[in-house]
Amino acid sequence: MERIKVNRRNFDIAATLECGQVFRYRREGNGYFVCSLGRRAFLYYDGDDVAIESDDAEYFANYFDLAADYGAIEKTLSAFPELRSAVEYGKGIRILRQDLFEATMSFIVSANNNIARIKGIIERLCDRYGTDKGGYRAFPTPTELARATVDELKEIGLGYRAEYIYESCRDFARVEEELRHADAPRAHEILLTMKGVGPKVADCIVLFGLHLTRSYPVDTWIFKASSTPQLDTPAKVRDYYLDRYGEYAGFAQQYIFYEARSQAKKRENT
DNA sequence: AGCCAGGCCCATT
DNA sequence: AATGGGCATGGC
Repeated sequence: MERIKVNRRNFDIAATLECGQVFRYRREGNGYFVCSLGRRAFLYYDGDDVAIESDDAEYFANYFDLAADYGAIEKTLSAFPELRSAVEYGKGIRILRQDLFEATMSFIVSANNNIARIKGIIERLCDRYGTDKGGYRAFPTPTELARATVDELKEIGLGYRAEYIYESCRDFARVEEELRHADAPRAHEILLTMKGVGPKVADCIVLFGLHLTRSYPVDTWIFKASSTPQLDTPAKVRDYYLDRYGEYAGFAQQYIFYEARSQAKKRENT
């Protein structure tokens, strides 16, 4: 077992994991378990630090984007008046460097779906098709997932997305290599050729699976938070903010999403 | 009970 | 290129 420690100043564990970018995490005891591909880490606060325990410290140092200076990113974003409150609210969020295949499948599942249910579906995908790592299961590889029939996928709860997963899983090899060398606009364009991937899901895959931050996923929350009489379609919101935030767009979007969704949940509980 | 969820597909225009 | 209806499932 290896342990990394980083100062907690720029790493809020709960915000990072619960901001909707990732689905394979579970709160337990004084921390969180996180799975990525076939690896698992346990995160908790230890004094002024975040401790990350795993059997592959190097992998998770990259996964949690520890080389990046999120203090500087937040400072840059805070120069935009409309972002100040969201950045303050979501301070310590980090954009994870997730696996491309896992992110692709996960965000196809996410379309017109809610996070609680997405988590359950992905967990069942892993339980059923991923290899046993002793105590947890890896996210299935494309080959493993290709063993699933459409009917089995429906049993897991995928509904009409079962066909999308079935096809895109088989289609992944066609696009993988080019995706890994593409810039954000090109990657977005390639992803749109996959079944079940539209503009929003493509942006999520670009951002979370390729870590290309010139990306601006517009879902219902973002649209509700930022549509105006001028910006009256998701495409217009996307274009406007991609231009405005440039390579910081993906970060900006994540803070806005987290704040908008958290506030809505809070209102429900009162 | 009914609305909604990190939207997309496809037919129509 | 743009628009709109239809859509499995289950959380809340």
